[in-house]
Amino acid sequence: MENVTLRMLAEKLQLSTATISKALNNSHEISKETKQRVLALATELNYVPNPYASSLRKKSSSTIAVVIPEVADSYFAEAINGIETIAQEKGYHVLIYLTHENFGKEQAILRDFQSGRVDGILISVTTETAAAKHDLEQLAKEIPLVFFDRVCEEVAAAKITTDDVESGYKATEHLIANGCRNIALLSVSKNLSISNKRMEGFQQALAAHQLPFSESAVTYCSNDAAANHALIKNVIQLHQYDGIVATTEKLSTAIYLVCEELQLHIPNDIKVIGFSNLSTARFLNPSLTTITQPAFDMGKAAATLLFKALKSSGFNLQEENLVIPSTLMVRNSTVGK
Amino acid sequence: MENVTLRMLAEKLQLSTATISKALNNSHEISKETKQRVLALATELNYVPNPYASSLRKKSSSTIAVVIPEVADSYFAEAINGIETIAQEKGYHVLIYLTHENFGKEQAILRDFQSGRVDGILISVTTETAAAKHDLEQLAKEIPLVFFDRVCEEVAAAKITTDDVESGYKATEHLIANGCRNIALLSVSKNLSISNKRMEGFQQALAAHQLPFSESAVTYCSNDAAANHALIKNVIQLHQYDGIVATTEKLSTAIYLVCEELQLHIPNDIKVIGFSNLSTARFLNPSLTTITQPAFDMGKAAATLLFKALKSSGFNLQEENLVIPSTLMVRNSTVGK
DNA sequence: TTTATTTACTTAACCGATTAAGTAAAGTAC
DNA sequence: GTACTTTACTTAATCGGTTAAGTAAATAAA
Repeated sequence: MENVTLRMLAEKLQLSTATISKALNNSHEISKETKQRVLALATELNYVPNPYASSLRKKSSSTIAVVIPEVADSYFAEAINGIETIAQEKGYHVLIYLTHENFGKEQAILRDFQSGRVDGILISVTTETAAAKHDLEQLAKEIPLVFFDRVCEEVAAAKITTDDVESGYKATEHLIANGCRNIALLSVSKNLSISNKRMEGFQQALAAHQLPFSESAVTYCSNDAAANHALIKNVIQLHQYDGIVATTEKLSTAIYLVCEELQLHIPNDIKVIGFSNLSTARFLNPSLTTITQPAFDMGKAAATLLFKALKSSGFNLQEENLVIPSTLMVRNSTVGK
Repeated sequence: MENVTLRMLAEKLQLSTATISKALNNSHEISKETKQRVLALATELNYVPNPYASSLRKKSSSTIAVVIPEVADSYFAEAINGIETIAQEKGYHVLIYLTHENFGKEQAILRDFQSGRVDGILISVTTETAAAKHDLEQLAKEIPLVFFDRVCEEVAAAKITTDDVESGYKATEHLIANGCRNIALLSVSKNLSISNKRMEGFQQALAAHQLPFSESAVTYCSNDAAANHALIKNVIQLHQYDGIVATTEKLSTAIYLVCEELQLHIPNDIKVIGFSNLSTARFLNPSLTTITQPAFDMGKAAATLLFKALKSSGFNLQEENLVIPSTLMVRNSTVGK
């Protein structure tokens, strides 16, 4: 069976394709009766318009792109949920692209967007993206773009973040309040504003409580689990930390593993707090105190903002900057002695 | 700045658009010198072809669709990773659609695929999809389609699954081997082959060990966490189960919660094994014995199979049926007394 | 009654690529 | 030297919608 096209409907009804198109788009130029006849035949023949024909002509695709480092992290899984929920509501399609923390891949993906493949972009950048500031700046001028979570500070575009400085502060202060005096921070990248902000909060909290800050307290981890494991093990063995702030989900559990190996008891020997969206945090052994980001809501907010820009052309996306606070969930990995 | 098109390149080089198109597609009809000139100008002007124009003409989009219930489950998160990795390798784009376990949404999404929006489909069906057998059958005839994980048994299409019967058997037998005699099964849907198979394995294992099977041992949970919680609590209170098999990830942690509330000790009072891909299973309290599905590999396999079909038209996808075994990971939630 | 406006269409151009078919010039065969 | 290929292009049709511009008939306004 051939694909049903406008032309076929037009021929069967002895009308022009223009009439059919307008009828299906509920144009006021078409009479009620004709609309009904067209609609009836369309449903009967199960007509589904070719999206590429209309995208080509209309120069818009009802498609948005979500560019993220990976979905392994539960943060991004939830964010996708939020994004897709809104997109489906608005009748948009969602293309997903994983950069695998690879800057080159990200570049290639973004370059493709010059083609008009998508009407808008939601992006959480790579750890190495600093270098692409200019490209992103340019892209944001051409296509509505919203950063979420991992933003590029320097680029003028909409941003949805959580209160990273405050969260870093809260996490650190919480450890201090629970008796820690020698606290380490596990970070991921010097190029990531999100990392730097969390570290900023970390430093501020130390300062506020007259605790010294030394560069050696900060460990930069990578995307390589094995390497991170070795790194963390080394750091913990070398210094006598009594508290650790893990700025990503995966690093939190990496710490658990290392402590198990080193026979360090959490929280007695060392207290652990992690930035994490794990729904299982409360079931861990010991249950993990977390800074939980509003992943789903951030995804929803990012998508909502993007669609606002897509629907109303006058909307200035650049100015938007929404901060949704994270929550400190106190559990057993930081309390007790 | 206007978008760069073939026509613009053609005018600048005093050539026809046909020549430009062929040059960029490395056609043998075009001389080396011309190709170089074209390529040089294309890169200079940062030409990116309009995908919709070429999709329209070629009747193929280099795009595949992934249709899944949700990404919240870590199984699907990993599967997406696997799929996207392969897709990117092959130069394909990935559209993602969440059905939110809603059959109507799934129907609408699948209907849209009649339009030629995607060249191929990877799908893990809703719990209610049984009704759509016919539609799926039809769709599979028109567009290469691969089921993964949650397949529709009756539909003739490629399927990537894990060994669900065996896994159900293994899980149950493991509980029996550890002393359980009164075992419950938490399932999700009577319509889902994956559920039924796991239950089949459950029954087989009971029978093999001369344990009685009663319908009341099986509880069908829904997608509603609160309802599930009440249901599970009720079931556990009512019967004196000494072991539970949770056929999904979320149900596993739901059990932990219920046991906490009922002050039941895992594994002493009740042993728990769950179908789960949680990377944190080993850190739970107690660490969770799991049947771990090869999510990433299943995603990769599904995508690989799909692309095989897309590249070589002679390939008969219907016949393909790949089973990748799951692994039993014994941990503390099932051992000890 | 004549003119203006509205209604309900049609015609044809267009979006930007791909490709079948055609062609002029150069190269090769005999 | 004529016929046949090959090379390197061009022309024009095409994919399937959308939309600006045009038109004939019906209706409203004067």
